[in-house]
Amino acid sequence: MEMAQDRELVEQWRSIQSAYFRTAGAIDRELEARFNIGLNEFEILDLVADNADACRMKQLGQRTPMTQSALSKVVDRLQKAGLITRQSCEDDRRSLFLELTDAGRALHADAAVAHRTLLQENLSQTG
Amino acid sequence: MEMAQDRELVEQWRSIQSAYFRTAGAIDRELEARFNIGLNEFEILDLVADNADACRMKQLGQRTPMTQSALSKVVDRLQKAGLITRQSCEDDRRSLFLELTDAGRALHADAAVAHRTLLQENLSQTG
DNA sequence: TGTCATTAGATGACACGTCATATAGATTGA
DNA sequence: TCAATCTATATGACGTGTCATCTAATGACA
Repeated sequence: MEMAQDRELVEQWRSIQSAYFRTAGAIDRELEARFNIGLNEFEILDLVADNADACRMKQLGQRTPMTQSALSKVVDRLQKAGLITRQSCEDDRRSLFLELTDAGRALHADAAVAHRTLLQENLSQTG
Repeated sequence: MEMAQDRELVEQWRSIQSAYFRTAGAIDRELEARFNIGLNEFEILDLVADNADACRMKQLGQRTPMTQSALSKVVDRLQKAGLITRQSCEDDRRSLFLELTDAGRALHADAAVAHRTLLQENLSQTG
C-alpha cells in the first residue's frame, strides 16, 4: 500500500540517482580514456589544485564524501602516477602535505576542462 | 583560470554527490543492519514488487542504472537469501521471470517503510 | 535446413571502496 | 617522565561492481 507521497519521494530519489550515475559515469569514462585517471582521482587533484598552498590529507577528507581509507588509496595511486607528492610535515609528523607535481598540474589543467564540459552536458539534462 | 560559471557547476555537482552519498549511505546501513540486505538488493526487490506480474531480468535492467552483470549478481544474492525466485520462461527460454517469495514480500513490506522514511529524512536536507 | 548474427543472462578476473585494525606521533595528567 | 589516550594516516581482508567473454537460445535469410 503505497501513498502518492511515497511515489514522489521515490521518483525524486531515482532522478538523483540517475543524474549521479549518468554524470559520474560519463566523466569517469572520459577521464579514464584521455588521462588514465578515474573520477575520484580527479576530484582529489582538483581539491589539491584549489588549495594553492600545501594541503593536509585530513583537510581533504573534510571536503569529499570519500572515506579516510579510500582517500589514502586514491592519493597512493596519484603518487604512483607521479601526479602528486606527499611530504611529511614538520610540526606534526603524523600529517602529510600534498602537492601537485608539474605533471599533476598539467594534467589537472586539461582534465578540468573536460570535467567542466561534461558536468555542463550532463547536469543540464532533465532525466 | 576558473570562471564563476564553472564554480557554480562544480557546486551543483558536489551538492548532488553529497545528497547521493548521504542518502545512499544511510539507507544502506539501515537496511543492512535491520534486514541484512544492501541498497541495490532492496531496489531490485522494490522493482519486482512493483511489477505484480512476473518480470524479466531484461526489463529490470531498463529501470535501474545497474549494469546487466551487476543485476545478475544482485539477483543471485536475493535468490540465495530466499527472497526471490528465477523461473525460466516458456516462450523464450533465454529469459527468466523473477518473482518474490513470501519471505521476499514480507521483507520488502517492512524494508520499504524504512526506505521511504530515510528518503524523506535525507532528501529534504539542504545539502 | 544450415549458417550467421543477435539476444538473455551468467561468470571470472580485476579494480576499487569499506571496515576493522595497525602504526607512529602527539597530548594529557600524575 | 611514564602511562594512557587520542589523532593522522596506512594497510589487509573482504564484498561488490565492471568489463570482457561465455553459453545457450532465437531469429533471419539463403
